[in-house]
Amino acid sequence: MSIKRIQQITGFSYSTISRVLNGKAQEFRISDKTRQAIFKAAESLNYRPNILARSLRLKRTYTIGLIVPDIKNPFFGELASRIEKLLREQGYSTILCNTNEIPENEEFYLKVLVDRQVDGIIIAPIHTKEWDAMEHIRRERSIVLIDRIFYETDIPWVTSANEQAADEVTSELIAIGYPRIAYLGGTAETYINTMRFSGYRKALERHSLSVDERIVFFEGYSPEAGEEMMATLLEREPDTRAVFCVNNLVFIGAMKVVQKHEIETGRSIMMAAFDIDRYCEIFKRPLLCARQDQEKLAANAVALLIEGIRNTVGPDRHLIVPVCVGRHRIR
Amino acid sequence: MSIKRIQQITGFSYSTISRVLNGKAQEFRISDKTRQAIFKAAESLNYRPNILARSLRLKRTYTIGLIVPDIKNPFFGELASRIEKLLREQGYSTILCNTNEIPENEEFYLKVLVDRQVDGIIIAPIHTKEWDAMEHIRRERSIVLIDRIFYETDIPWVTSANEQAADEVTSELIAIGYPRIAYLGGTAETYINTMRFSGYRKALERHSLSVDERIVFFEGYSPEAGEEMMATLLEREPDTRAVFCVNNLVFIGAMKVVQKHEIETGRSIMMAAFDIDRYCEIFKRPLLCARQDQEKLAANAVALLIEGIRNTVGPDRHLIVPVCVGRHRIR
DNA sequence: CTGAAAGCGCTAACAA
DNA sequence: TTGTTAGCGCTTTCAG
Repeated sequence: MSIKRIQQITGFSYSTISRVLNGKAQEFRISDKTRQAIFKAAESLNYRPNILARSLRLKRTYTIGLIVPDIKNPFFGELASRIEKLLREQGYSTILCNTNEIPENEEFYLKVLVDRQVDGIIIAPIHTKEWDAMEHIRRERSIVLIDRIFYETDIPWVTSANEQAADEVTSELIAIGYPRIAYLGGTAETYINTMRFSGYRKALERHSLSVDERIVFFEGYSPEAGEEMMATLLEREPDTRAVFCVNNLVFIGAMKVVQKHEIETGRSIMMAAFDIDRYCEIFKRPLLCARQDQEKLAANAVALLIEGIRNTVGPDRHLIVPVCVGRHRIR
Repeated sequence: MSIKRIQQITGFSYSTISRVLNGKAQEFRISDKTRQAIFKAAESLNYRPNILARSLRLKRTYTIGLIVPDIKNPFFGELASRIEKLLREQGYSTILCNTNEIPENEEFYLKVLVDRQVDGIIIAPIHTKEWDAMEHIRRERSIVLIDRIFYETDIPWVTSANEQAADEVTSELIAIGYPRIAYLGGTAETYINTMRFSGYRKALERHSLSVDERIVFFEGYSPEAGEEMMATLLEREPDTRAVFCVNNLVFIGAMKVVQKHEIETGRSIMMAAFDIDRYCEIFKRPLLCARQDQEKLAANAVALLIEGIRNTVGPDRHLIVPVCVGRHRIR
C-alpha cells in the first residue's frame, strides 16, 4: 500500500512515483517540483519500498547464499566475515548455510537457496565433484567455489596454492632436520586433503624419501579427528618427532595429545599445520605454519560471483591464491 | 507461471491446486483423484513454489536476521552455528549480519532486516540500550537479545550468569593464592564488561580486597586490545602474577605478551578468562576458565524468538544461563 | 468438493 | 513530462 499512499497524497501516478524513487527522475525528465513533492511525501511517510514485491517483479533478490562446512572453524568464520562485508557493500544480504561437513545438508541447502531465488551462491563444498542438481542450478544462477573446489569444472573458483604450500612446509621440516614426518589429514578424496597430501608426498620424493603409510592418516578435519589420529600415531610410533596437520582444527586436537605426551616422555614434537597463525603467537614452542590469504580468497570469490551475476565474466575464472609459509618462535 | 502451468495441465483451478499443494486437501475435502492428479503434475513439472510471491501475499518470509558483533570470534561462530541449525529445523533461513563491533553497522543492519521483512531478529547488540529505531521495530517484529543485553527492557533476552561466573573465577584465583589480580576488560559501559567486572569486584570485596585501578583496563574485546592492555600492565607492574581476561580474544592477545614475558623473566603468570576451553586443552600451563553454555543460549534464544513470532509469549522472557567455571591442567 | 477473482506492492511497456 | 495498466506467482475470500 505504500506507493499507493504516496499517490494519494501527491496525486501523481504509480509510475512517476516509482521512477522518482528509483532515481530515474533525470532519465524521464520529471519536473523538479514533482520530484520534490514525491520525495517530501515519501520522507514524511517514512516510505520504505517493499523488497519482496520488487524482487518478485524484477526476479532479483539481492540476496546471496554462503554455504560453508563449519562456521565454528575460525578459518571459515573469518572467510564468512570478509565475504559478508564485501557483499554488503555491493548491496547484497547473505544467507548463512552451515553444512556441518554433512553432504546431505549441502544438497538440502542448495535447494533452499534456489527456492529463495538467491542471485548467487558462494560455496566451500563438501562434495568433490559437481552433482546433478548442482549442474542444473548453475545454468541459471551465478555460483562460485571457494577453498574446496572441483577438479574439473568450469564453475568459477578460487582456492589457495595448497599443494605448493604443503610441499614447502614439508621441505622446510626436512631441511631443519625432520626426515620422518607424520601426516594427519582430512577425509580422503577430499580436495583439500588430496592437494595437501600431494604436496607432502612430492616434497618427500624430491628428497628421495618415501611416504610411510603407517604415519599417514585421513580421518577428518575436526579436533576430534586430530586427537584420534595423533593418539593412534603415538601408540604406533612413540618416538615421532614431526607432524604435519592438514588444518587448524586437526592441529588443535593433535596438540591435546602432544602436550600430554611431551610431559610424560620429555621428548618434544615439531608441529606444522595450515592456518594456525593465531596459535603461533601464543605458544612458546616453535611451530611451522602455512597461512592462507583470506583477504584475497574472499575478494576474488565475491568478484567472480558479481561478474557471474552481471554476466560480465572475465577471462580468469579460476584463481589460485599464494599461501605464506613461515616458521615461528616467540623471541 | 508455475501454478498456472499445473492448471493448464490438470485443468483444475488455482485455488484447488494451491490447497492441495499446501496440504489442505483434507480440510477442503478435495477428492482423492484430484489430489493425485495435481501431485503428479507438480512432480512431473518439478514444481517449486515461488517463495517471494508467497511471502508477499502472506507477509511472512520465513527468514530471520542474526546480528553478531564478530563472527570471526569462535564464540560467536559456535553460537551462530547452533542458532542457524535450530532455525533451519523450524523452516527458517538465517541472514547473517556481522557488525564488527561498530554501532553504526548495527543500526544499518537493523534497517536492512526490516526492509527485508524478516520474521524475527536475534541480536547480540553493541548498543547498551534500546535506541529509538529499535523501539519502533520491536513493536511489529519478534526480537531477542542474546549474550549482550540491555539493562532494563522488556525485549526478551537470554544471557549467561556473567557476574556470578566472574565472581567465582576471581574467588578461585584468590583461594589458590593470587590476591592481586589484574583485570583486562572490554569496552567500558558495555553489558558484558560491566557484569564481569562487577563480579570481579564483588569477589575482591568479599575477601576484603579492593579494586586497584592501576591493574584494571577497559580497552576492548579484540586480541589487539588484549595485547595492548597486557603490555601496559606489565610495564606498570612487571611482577604481576594473575590476570583475568574478559573474553577469549583478549586472552589470545594477552598471551602473546605473557609468553614473551615469562621467557624473559622466568616468572609465570596465572591466566583466567571466559570461553577459553579450547585453549585449555592445548596449553601445558594451568588455566582457569569460565565456559558459557552455548547450547542453552542458542536454544533459548530461538525458542523465545519463535514464541514471539507465534505470539505465544511464555512467562519467562528473560533467561540467565549458568556458566561452568573450572580449573584446568594437562595431566 | 471446486472455481472466479481480488489483491499483496512494485516495475515497465505502452500511451498520451 | 506523466498516466494507465498488465502482470510477477501466490493465497484466500466468496460463491457456487
